[in-house]
Amino acid sequence: MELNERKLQILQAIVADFIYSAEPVGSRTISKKYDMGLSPATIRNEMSDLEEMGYLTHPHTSAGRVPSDKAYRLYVDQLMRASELTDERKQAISSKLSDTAAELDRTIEKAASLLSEITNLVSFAITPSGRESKLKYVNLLPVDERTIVLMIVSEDGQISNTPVKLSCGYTEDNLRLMSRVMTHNFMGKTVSDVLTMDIIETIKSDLSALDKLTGAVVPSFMQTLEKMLDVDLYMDGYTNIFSMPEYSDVEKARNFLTILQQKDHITNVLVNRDNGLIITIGDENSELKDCSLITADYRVNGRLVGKLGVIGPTRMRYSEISSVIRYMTDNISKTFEITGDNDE
Amino acid sequence: MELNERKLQILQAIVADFIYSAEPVGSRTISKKYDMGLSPATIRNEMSDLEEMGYLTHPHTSAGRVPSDKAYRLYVDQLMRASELTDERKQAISSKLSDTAAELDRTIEKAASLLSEITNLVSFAITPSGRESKLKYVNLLPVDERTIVLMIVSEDGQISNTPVKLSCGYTEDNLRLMSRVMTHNFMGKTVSDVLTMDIIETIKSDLSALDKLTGAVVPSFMQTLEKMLDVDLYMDGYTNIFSMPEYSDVEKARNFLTILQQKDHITNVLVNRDNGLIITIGDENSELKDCSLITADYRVNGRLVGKLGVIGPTRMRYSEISSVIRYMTDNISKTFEITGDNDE
DNA sequence: TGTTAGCACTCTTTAGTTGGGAGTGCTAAC
DNA sequence: GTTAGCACTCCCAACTAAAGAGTGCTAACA
Repeated sequence: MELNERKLQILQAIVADFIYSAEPVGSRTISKKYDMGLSPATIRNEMSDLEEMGYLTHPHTSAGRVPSDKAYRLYVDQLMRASELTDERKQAISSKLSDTAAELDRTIEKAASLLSEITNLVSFAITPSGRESKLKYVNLLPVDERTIVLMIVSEDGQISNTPVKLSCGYTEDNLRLMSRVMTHNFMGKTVSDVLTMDIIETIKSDLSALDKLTGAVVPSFMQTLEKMLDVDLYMDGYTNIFSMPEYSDVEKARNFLTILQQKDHITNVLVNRDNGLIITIGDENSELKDCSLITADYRVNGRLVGKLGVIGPTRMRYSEISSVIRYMTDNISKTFEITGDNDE
Repeated sequence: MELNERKLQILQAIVADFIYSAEPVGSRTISKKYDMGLSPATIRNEMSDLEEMGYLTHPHTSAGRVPSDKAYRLYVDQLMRASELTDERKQAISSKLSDTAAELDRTIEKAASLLSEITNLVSFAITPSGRESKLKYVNLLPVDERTIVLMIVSEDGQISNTPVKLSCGYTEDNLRLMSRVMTHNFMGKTVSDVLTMDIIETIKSDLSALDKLTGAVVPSFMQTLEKMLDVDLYMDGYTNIFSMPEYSDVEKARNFLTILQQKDHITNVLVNRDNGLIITIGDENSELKDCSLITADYRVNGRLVGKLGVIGPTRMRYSEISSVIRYMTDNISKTFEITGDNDE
């Protein structure tokens, strides 16, 4: 059977109506609301065809039609019109996101919060992983008799600091020497590369005199690098699910929230997701089969990539929400654009 | 009317039964389950008295009795027996909380998670505020041409670092001078004291040559100090509310979760709460009138105080939960006891 | 041949009804 | 002071009935 123009029109109308109303759509509704000069009976025939083709389903005999995942996919790929944000909305987003220009974490947290507020869905965002950051230098600094600070600076401008408790004393000369040796050995390498090296072996010959110091510093060094690999997850808008008819059943709400609580899982899903504006619908998600996800990536320092997105029932305002997310990630990327004074 | 021994016994039985069953308790139930040699009719008379005295209420004529806030207060203060943790439980708690000995944040997060798992309630924890920490010294460190790091070390061992982007250049001598001046002026003062000072005025005369650098560093200095005042809030076990009959109604669940989402509010409540093991019941909470809170404080470095606790319906297992919380906070305090090498 | 009106049929939803059960409060007897 | 007995209240779950929405099919129409 062929998916002709008229079928497409009807399908579009059904999807649009269902996204809006969350109620199964009947033939009469389409005939009246979307003036295409066809009687309910004709539309019924077409609907029957569309159902046979897998685009619609039927909760029960005498209910209207509901779009399938396949229909949403078609809708997203071909039927929906890109939605343009109003100027007020753009302004509101820009002003909120550039408020705290300096701090990435705060900005991302705010972006997630704003996104859930605008979309009435559950939003989330992850910060970039430092996996591909190249080390610029390592510095050890004295704090007090038994404490030093390990500072790692990467080429893309990330600075990370860790206090290290020592069981032995040290001299400032020792620290300087060790800083130089570590910088020399690891400069220009990525965090994940360094972590796969045998760090102690690498610097041992240069630091044979400083066994104890090395023993204390290297574990902290590795821990700090590992932390640089981590991404932070922010989520917001949990309670929005209570306004969605899909989750009016307590059991369903519970299940959904239980999944969202598994932060490691969610983080994983996001990290492994492609870059760009990605929409996955229902079954296309390995888990979360009743949900759709829309995500987009943002860039920091020209390269490090984090993600921002929403999760909700397959019935969501794909067009509008995509626009909002894209606008927000563009905004963030611009805010954290490389500031020009960085060499490499 | 007098609250004699028998009335107390009956009240205790009712509270205990209701905490367990969440169903209004009838006279027959008490008479049968709690063998005190009294007929249902007698118990009914006593119940009627207890209701008159404000310890019980009646959802409707032909339902059993439900304890009032006043009854819970009496129960907590006089009637409940301290509950002793089993050795396995103690062991489980100890091992989980000392796993990550070094990192306070991680430990607190884990404590919150464990607490909600054990109690089946919503748990929360806050990290200590640095409000009363005394500054030990301030250090400015070079990173690259336009970036330095501001390091603040406090007497109780907190180290905080902030990168500062400069619009002007600097020399290492400048940094050293400024570090010395700031250390000299602020050493021994608490974070909140320093924040009330006119910082620029204080150091101006000593640094008249370094106007530009001062202008860049001082705002960061203040921001960092302000961040040291902040406390982090961890919450866990949201989804537990779905197993509580009190929140089987979606609307109630939504309200509760909405309140819990207001992290600033919750943080405030916790910060302003007395130290020690504190139980507040229903109306005793300014907001959250249908809930009870149990919290206890833990100590870090002998002084800095954070809090750990649960929130749930007034019907909760006060005795057992108090014991768990107390055991956990004791454990944390012990883990983060001052390690001895700290002078002051 | 595509479109449409008509109609029987299905299924859900809501309101109304009913009977049983749990528990109280009162009275009167022990 | 305690208790048995009993009428009464109120909730709750199950059932019933009616209304409404929507389909699928048939037959007629352009």
